[in-house]
Amino acid sequence: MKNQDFINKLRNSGLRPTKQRIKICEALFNTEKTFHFTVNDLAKMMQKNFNEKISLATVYNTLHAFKKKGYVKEISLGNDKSYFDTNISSHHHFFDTKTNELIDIDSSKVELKNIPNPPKGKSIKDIDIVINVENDSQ
Amino acid sequence: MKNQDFINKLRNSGLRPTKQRIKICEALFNTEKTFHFTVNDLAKMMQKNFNEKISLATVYNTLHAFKKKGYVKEISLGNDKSYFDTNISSHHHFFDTKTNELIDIDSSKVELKNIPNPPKGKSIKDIDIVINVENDSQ
DNA sequence: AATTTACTTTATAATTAGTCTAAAGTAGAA
DNA sequence: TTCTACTTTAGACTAATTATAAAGTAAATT
Repeated sequence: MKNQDFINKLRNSGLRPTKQRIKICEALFNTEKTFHFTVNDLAKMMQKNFNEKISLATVYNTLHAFKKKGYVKEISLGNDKSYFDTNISSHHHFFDTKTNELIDIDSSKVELKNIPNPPKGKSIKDIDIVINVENDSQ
Repeated sequence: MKNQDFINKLRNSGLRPTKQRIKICEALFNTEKTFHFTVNDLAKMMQKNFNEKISLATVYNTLHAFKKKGYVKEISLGNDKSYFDTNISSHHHFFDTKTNELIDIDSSKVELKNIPNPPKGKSIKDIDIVINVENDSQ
């Protein structure tokens, strides 16, 4: 993907293509595989791999904007910090509660048997399944 | 349940029955229905309904101790604060992302079709299913 | 092209959940 | 009763995140 593609992508969804947003797009979407990261991970990555010092507040802003536009997903864990995922397809996660490692579960590998009716007046937005794992104590 | 029962319960699981712990037991387990709460909720509740000013640190300590003993469950949400649940049976939750309201799902109402094998060397501790809901926009 | 406007970024301050600490208190054993 | 280990406490501290207000910039307007 070229820069111009990211510029179009941003513009098409109503986000101004600023230098920072384009760079973050590169970092997130010019990759072979999807990946998980925290806000801090991304801020550091921008500095190290992209020589781009972006204010933390901007990284938060951008990620929340990208999340709203569906470019990334936020992952719900019982953790103090929040994780983002560039894999936006419907899928769930293993979470290693000791190492804080997140691992994708292929969506075909897990499915709900019967989805209960939501409380009256409410409708389902999405479903998060987290399978907490731990290293076998040998 | 009488105070003495809580004292026994605590002692049996190796926790000293201190005044604070007994009071918290009363607040959590002398209820008709199970319920969800945050650490802050509980601290305020102790003060208001039980006239018992308990240091926040103690509330944290106590809840973590109770969690380790299986008296309460901690619920993983994509939220910044953590929720506890006096319903310790295996069950999952609706979560209203707008109001932060948590609603139990009867465990019989939802089930995984096939649980994927955990990554090599790891084993499953538990599974959290959160169904995010929102009020219908009418 | 210059001007204007609204949206963005930035550094920093503020907020918030949660943990740590060290001193004072207390349950239970001796 | 005394001692010891476990608890509680207030308050300092940490880390994640949000708010703020000024400076910068994209894009619309002239």
